[in-house]
Amino acid sequence: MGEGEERPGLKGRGAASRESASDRLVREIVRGLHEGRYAPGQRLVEADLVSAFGLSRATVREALRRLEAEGLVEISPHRGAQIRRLSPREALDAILVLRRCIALGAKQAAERIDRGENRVDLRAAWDRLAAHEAGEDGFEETRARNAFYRALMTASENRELMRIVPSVQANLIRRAFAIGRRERFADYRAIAEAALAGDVRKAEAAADAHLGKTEALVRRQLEDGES
Amino acid sequence: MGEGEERPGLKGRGAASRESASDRLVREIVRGLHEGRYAPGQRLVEADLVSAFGLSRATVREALRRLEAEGLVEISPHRGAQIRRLSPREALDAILVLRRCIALGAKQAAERIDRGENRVDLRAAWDRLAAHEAGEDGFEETRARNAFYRALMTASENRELMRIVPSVQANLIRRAFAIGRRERFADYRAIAEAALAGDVRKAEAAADAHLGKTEALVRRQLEDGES
DNA sequence: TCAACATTATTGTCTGACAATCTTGCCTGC
DNA sequence: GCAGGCAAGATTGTCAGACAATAATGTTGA
Repeated sequence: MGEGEERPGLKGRGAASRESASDRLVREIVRGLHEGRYAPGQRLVEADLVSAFGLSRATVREALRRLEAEGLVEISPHRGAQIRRLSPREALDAILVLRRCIALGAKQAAERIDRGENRVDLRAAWDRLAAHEAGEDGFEETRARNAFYRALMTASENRELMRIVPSVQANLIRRAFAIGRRERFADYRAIAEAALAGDVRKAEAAADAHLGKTEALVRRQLEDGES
Repeated sequence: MGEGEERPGLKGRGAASRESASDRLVREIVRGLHEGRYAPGQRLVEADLVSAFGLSRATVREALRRLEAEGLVEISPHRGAQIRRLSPREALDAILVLRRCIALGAKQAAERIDRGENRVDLRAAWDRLAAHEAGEDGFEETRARNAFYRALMTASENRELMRIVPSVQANLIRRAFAIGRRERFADYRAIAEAALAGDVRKAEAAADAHLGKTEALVRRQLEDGES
């Protein structure tokens, strides 16, 4: 546990108490997805996970249910869990949803940027993402991007968005729908700066425009694939 | 489906043959929410549910996790589950999300109305809802309305929407944000007919307009409540 | 070849248990 | 009387092992 020590006493914010076992398993599988250790369609047999992670079946089942709730795996009765596979069309559908949700989130984030730690946290997430502009494509950039969006949704203080956006995003793991690097980062910057400046209209427009580009890209890929 | 004898069922609820025990519990609690048997903030203690429903703790825990995934209850570590309470502002946030998602869903439903059973199913759901136009407000109308929206999302064939919309809607159970009955049903009819006619633009606009009215209503309530 | 049957793999659920953690009320010392 | 702290109780997190129910697979016979 390299993390901070527990401070006994101070009540109120229990803060980051220790991670539960099922949390750990969820995190581990998500990480495995990022790193390509699990392929779409692959079955996740409870007994295997039990022996692989040294947990009880109850814990494993709970983790699987949570992964299902996040949309990462599908569970069918008596047939178990498998990594969800997204058809190109489903990916497009997910992006259509994301586009609207993130635009709304950017708008609300701009409205509420002055509350609490929103500005600080969003700026930190943006800085971390910006650090990847010079780097190369990769999981790390994807993670930083997802974290940036998550910070944006957190700043929106809209709990439904906080719940939904990550779960829709999660499905797009391992799918690279990237427009050009330069354009991409210009878009992120536009979103971040508009939100940080509290410019409601511009934040919403920037987010919508960026996801719109991605949507168009995926749509083209889809048409190419079908012809 | 020669479902001859029911095994010694407890409540003998003519439950669907393929329903798992945790499904039943989830359904039962959702029903309880509809009927006001559970109040927001109320704690759901595992042991109580175990004895009340005659299920094992494992099953109860699974049901609770699923209710959490649907956003109906909140679970905090070592403190258990409680019925989620929505502040007026959270309700508004939920409606903002719903507005965009349902508008998108209506649009896609219109696009894909000719596929499979979409038209038949949507029409059936609309007919059931329309039957409540003459009746009185109540749980049944709410259920029919939710079912109508669900059918709309199903017709959109956008799996993300199918996942998301019901879970956002679910939170608004027991909150009545109804515009006038006549206007309301006129809106539903406009959405249904546009979607059934495959009029993409009109379907999206009708859904957006309807939720826009609800949004305005809730916004007014919110401002009144705060002043 | 194909359909009916037997076998196996896996999940759904139950029982019982114990440790970890939160909550509550009591006690102490000031 | 009251803040702080300790002890008891309540509740959840996790484990182990078991069995029934169902889906997947393999086998046999017409």
